[in-house]
Amino acid sequence: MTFSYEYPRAALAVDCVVFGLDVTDLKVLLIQRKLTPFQHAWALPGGFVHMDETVDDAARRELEEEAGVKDVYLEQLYSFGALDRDPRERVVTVAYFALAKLSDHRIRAATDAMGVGWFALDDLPKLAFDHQDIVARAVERLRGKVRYAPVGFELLPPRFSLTQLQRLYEIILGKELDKRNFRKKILSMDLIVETDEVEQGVRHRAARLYRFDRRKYDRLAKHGFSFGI
Amino acid sequence: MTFSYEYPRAALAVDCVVFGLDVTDLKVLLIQRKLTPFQHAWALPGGFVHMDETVDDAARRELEEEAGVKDVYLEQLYSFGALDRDPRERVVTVAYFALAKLSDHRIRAATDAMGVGWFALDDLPKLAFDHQDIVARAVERLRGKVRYAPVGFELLPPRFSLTQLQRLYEIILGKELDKRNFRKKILSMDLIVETDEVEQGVRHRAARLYRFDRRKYDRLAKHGFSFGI
DNA sequence: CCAAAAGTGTTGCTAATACACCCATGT
DNA sequence: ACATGGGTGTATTAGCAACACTTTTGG
Repeated sequence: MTFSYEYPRAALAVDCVVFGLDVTDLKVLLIQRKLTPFQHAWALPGGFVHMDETVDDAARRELEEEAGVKDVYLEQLYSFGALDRDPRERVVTVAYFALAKLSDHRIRAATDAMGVGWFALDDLPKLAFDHQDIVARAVERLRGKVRYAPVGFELLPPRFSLTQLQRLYEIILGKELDKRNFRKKILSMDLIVETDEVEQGVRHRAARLYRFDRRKYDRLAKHGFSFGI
Repeated sequence: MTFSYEYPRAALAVDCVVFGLDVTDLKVLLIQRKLTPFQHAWALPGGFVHMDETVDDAARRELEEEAGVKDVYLEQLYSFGALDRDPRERVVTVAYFALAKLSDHRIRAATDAMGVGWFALDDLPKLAFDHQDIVARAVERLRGKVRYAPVGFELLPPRFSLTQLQRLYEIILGKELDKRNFRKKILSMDLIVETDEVEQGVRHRAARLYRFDRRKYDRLAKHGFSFGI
């Protein structure tokens, strides 16, 4: 390993794929670019990493600055280092993967701002740079991850019905699940607990609401328990 | 996203965690540093990314230059972007994860070179930088990955006995497996095929050798087959 | 003939699947 | 009373785990 002060350096950026769950769709948060290149094109929220912040911090900062998104589940996804991914010059980006509760008013507010929007996965506009590839990889990761880690709850409000939870899995996995089997399995894991609340404002029997119990999960995870849908 | 020619930039590096399977141990390839910082300390093979190569290419190049390792299974692992991971200045590294066949003479040759060596995972020396963390994450990934993807074969010679394969899983997963159940399961996947060769030079009944059939795997993988140990 | 590892089936249990009806609520 | 989704149990099947002895080979 040689030291390299004197060599030209690639710029380092972060980009975030934020997923949100609408009633019937999985959506991605995009921003509209003001500047060239790809002026006016839709793109992932992101930007350059500063020298005085970690890469993780840069992702969190950009998410808040550009999209008003805060306090979401965030994990590193993959780094993209092709030569020509930015037409200006060499930019390597560390992509992140985030799960947001659309019910969160802070995020709702941000979506009202011009140049920010939620797009259904199967109805994305053309994206700037290689952001299409980044989204594709994020979707892959999400689909894989929900099967063995309890991250789905990050997309739901704190209190949710079993039907909502089931629909979440159906949307992400892209296939229907059996209601009775789903409930049996989910409840047998002993990770979500009944609350004394029910759905409001529906014109049919109101569903009981549940919440995810992270403590129980952490306890089980320590003993080698594995979550699986 | 703002453009940033004028700002100072972090240096961008790659580091590789190369795993190899000894008879009884999972080993990691390390090199001994010639230069400060961490002079003479053991470290992962790696180095700075050049402007005219992709990050993936940089990993491959460093692996060959520093350790003589070529034609191995290589995938991106994770990027490490803490502020002080390099005492000289800001360096962000993209870590890679590689699986090598120790039976490969090209790699054996490299291990003879001074300053390069294979170390058992539970007997690693103190490592330079945050390389300890990188190795830890690579081990985690390996343990996860062998369970659902047929990457274990990358650690074995092209022809191997079922006992070798079983031992591989036992070593990586850190637990004993039942011989009959293991063989039943592995064979029922129809991914490895019998050859007409047997083990040589053992002083007991010689085991039949098998080989992994990548074609069969690719065909099955397309139809949503999932490998699972 | 002995030591060492190769090779081979069955059984019980647990988990996954498939499947259909009654219930509670709001309009 | 009707429309809408909420909520519940059972039977079948498939996969996983536990378990011990015989065979082959070299020394």
